[in-house]
Formats: sequence, structure tokens, C-alpha cells
Amino acid sequence: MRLRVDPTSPEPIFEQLVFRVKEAIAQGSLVGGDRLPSVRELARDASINPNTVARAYEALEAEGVIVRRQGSGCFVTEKGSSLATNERKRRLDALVQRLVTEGFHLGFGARELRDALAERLSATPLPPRRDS
Amino acid sequence: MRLRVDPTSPEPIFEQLVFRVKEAIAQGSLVGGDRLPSVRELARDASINPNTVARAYEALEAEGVIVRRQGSGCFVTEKGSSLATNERKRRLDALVQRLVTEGFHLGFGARELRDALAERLSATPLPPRRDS
DNA sequence: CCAACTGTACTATTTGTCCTAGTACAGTCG
DNA sequence: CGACTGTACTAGGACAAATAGTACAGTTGG
Repeated sequence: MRLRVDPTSPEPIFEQLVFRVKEAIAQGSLVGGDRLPSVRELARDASINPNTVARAYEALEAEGVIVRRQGSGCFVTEKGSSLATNERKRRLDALVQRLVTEGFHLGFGARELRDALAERLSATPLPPRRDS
Repeated sequence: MRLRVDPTSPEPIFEQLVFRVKEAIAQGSLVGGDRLPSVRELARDASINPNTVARAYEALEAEGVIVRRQGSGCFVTEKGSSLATNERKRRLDALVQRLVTEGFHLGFGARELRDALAERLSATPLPPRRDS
């Protein structure tokens, strides 16, 4: 479990960690029940402060992505999002709008956006969902 | 030209403004040559500080989205992104990865992601591109 | 020409976040 | 017991965001 971080990025380190973990789960390299590196171990490996890692794990637990067990470790959750359907839809729309708007200003058209998404999805298929 | 802003959001106000303008352009409600509200006018309408608006306009100019003309106003640019092809591709991939990862954790699968994007693109088609 | 508008550039202050550092406590497991 | 887990503080430095106020410079239209 190797997690890299860019200390020069404007994106906060703890947020980078949060996304990396979610990314690993979305790619299937982490599955429900898997244990994350300990706060101190990950901090040492990435040369950051243990508090920063703890902050990331705290955020991940707040999102329902992991559970933290004192004395035992942090483990990937089995369940899916616990948000209301409207809220989930709203957030998805915001993500799509982000992609479309920024993609357009990068000079990409509708077809290229669709292709990029399709390519990404076929390159690393999403793990099967265990819906509640 | 009505631009709303959420002062309670964790996203900086000036970044919200930047995105709103880019969004309006990507939707065709702003086109090349159009004039944006003045710094002071927009600040008054949105109940924010003129410096915050100036900051947003500065960022938009740095991205090549608008030009600022002293005494005259700010105008939407005609040209597209001036980034290298590799960089454009890298940013698009990052955007797509964001959508896929966050979308997965919201409980959406590959088909739903593709459908959401397709729906968004057909609902408000991208304006024609004036490539350089 | 002049008045009223534009953007631009400062300085100063307040507020909040990020990150580091250090210490300590509490639960778990072999 | 001992070595590991997460958790919870405090403190401080660095930085970003936003506000407030003032001033200057270019443009426009009456």
C-alpha cells in the first residue's frame, strides 16, 4: 500500500490522501475489510505529520468510506453512500458540470469528453457495487 | 448577467466567480466579445468586496478566458486554451478520474456516469469552438 | 473638457485553514 | 506485559481569503 503525496501542490495534503484512498477503492485495489496503513506508518512513509494522516482518516470516516478502530486500525467499509437520492444526484450533476465546463475551456468537445470517460471506464472497470 | 455566490461554501468566493463565468461561456450564455459586469457593480450585486471580484477577473485573465481593459471593462476572449497538448490531456484525465472516483463513492456505476454526461451534453450543447 | 465610469495597486486587518511538533491517553492484540 | 493501534489535546508558524479604505490611471460619452 504505497500512497504518494505532493507537498508542493496547492491541494491540502490530507485531501490528497483522502482522494488517493477513494481512488484505490474505486479501482478495486482496496476492497471492503482491507486495512489501511497505520497513522504513524503512513506518516513515516510519506514524510508527513501523523496528525495530517489522522485528519485524512477522520474525513474518510465522516464520509463513511472507512471505519477507525482504536488499537486495531482503519478498515475499508462495505456499504455504499448513505446520502439521500436527491443529494446524490445533485452531487453527480455538479461533478459532470465541472467536467463539461473545464473540459470545454481546455478545448475539448462533446465527443472527446464522452470518449475520455469511456476510455477511463474500460481501462479500469469499476468494482461491483454491494448496495444496501 | 446575474452571478450568485455562496458565502458559506468552503470554496473561495473568487473561485466560485471564476467557475460561474466559465460555466456561462461553456453554456453559450456568454460569447466572445461580451462584456462582464464591472468590478464595483458585481461586488455590489453579490454583496462582496470589489477586491474579491478583481481577484476573480485577474485569475480569468491569467487563464486566457477574458481580457481586462482599464477604463473600459472586462471582455470574453475568442481564443481557446493555449496549453500544450500533453498538459491539456493530463488535466482532462484528472477531471475524468475525479468524476469516476467520486461518482463511484456516490453509488453510481459506469452506465449511470455515461448517461449523466450524455444527458448534460444534450441538455445544453457546447458552443462551437473557434480554434486558433 | 469634464465628469463618471472603468480597471489597478497598494496597505492594513481579520479570520480561518493547513501543517508541524510534542505530549498524553485509551483501546487492542499477541 | 509490551508494542502496537487510534484519539485528543496544546502551541505555533505559514499562508490564503476576504474585508476595508485610499489612491491612481485609462476610457467613454455628454
